[in-house]
Amino acid sequence: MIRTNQDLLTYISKLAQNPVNLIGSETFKAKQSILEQHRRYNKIFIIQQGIVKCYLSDENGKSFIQEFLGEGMEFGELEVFDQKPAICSVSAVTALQTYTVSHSVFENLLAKDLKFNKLIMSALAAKIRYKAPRHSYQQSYPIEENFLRLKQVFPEIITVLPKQDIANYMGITTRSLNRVLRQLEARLE
Amino acid sequence: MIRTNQDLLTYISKLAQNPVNLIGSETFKAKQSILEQHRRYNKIFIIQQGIVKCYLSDENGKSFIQEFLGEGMEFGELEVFDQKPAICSVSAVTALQTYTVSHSVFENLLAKDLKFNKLIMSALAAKIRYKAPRHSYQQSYPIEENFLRLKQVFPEIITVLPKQDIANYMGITTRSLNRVLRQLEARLE
DNA sequence: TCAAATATGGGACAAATGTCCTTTTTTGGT
DNA sequence: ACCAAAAAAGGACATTTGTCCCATATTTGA
Repeated sequence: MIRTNQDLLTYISKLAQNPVNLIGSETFKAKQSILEQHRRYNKIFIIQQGIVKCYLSDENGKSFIQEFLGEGMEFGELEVFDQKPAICSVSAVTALQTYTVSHSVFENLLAKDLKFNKLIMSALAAKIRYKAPRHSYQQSYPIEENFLRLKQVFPEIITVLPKQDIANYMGITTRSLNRVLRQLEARLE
Repeated sequence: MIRTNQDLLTYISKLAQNPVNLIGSETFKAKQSILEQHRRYNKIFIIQQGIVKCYLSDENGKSFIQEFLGEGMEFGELEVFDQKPAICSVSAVTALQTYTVSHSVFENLLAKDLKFNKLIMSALAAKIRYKAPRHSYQQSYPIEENFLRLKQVFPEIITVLPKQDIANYMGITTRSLNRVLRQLEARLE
């Protein structure tokens, strides 16, 4: 559930060691906002350490968490390929350290560095691959099953993430989440 | 809702004219199955004409349509980047004509042809960009609103697609879809 | 350190959606 | 043209999930 990409992290770390490559870095505190939906930015981020959440909000204030990203995951990259504004807001869940790459440097790397190109291509493919079954499951199964599946891949989820985030990730209300948690507990007695 | 990619279509058509590029082509009848979930394939497809649906099925026979692809859209490409089997089944909705590119030729093009590389990269980015708000909306709004939104971008939907497909795309049952259609009609009198 | 803001927990009820079925209509193949 | 098979329509009921509250913890910042 919290996704990582060790290959990309290793590679970008190596690149960053050589100042000629113009790889920057930034840090953020927990809860700090990094990207806002509908705004334009001119750099992409690759997570060195920490976790962010990517989410969409609508006019009514509802928000839906797309994914949680961990080490080696990149964000802000979609905006390089089409000239459109950001689709997601991104904010730090924990304290965060990132590499940053300006759009122009990023494009240059894609064109000149075939290994880097492949890593990014694979990263995009992995994002697509990941989203497909997730949303499909979530609509097809009851909340309880979805929660159990989640807990299986991420057992500490309840202690690490606020209920509101879990609910937004699952596309439900906190009320419904609580109800299910309660039922599960009751059944264990 | 039925997505297209004119730039990619134009470019692949040009490449296909030169036999040296080893671009193949295949045709399928309506309803014919093209890819099956969990199987491995060694070529990718780019739609020349027609429409396909990409869908996931689960053990219980439920299926969830990810997207409908039209002219210029590619499928089967994810499997090139990670060595995994297909995530989606794909079948023809209408009569279909496609270009086909073997994995090895595809990889070679990506490495040697920067323009092609960019087109594919953008196509992947567009797939991600598209999926994000779709699933978010679908979980956050009532069926009626979702259906109206759908009809707005694709007015002929009811006449072109079977109800079952529409329902699978929306992640609901046909019963629920019918109910909503009925209510909408009633309100128009 | 204390007040204000934020997160959690849950009752009561309403609304949306699914399940199970049966009937009718449409479609495609011989 | 006819029949079997598939698709569409919808009744009756059950279940799930949301909405609206309010009460109680917990965290956080001046």
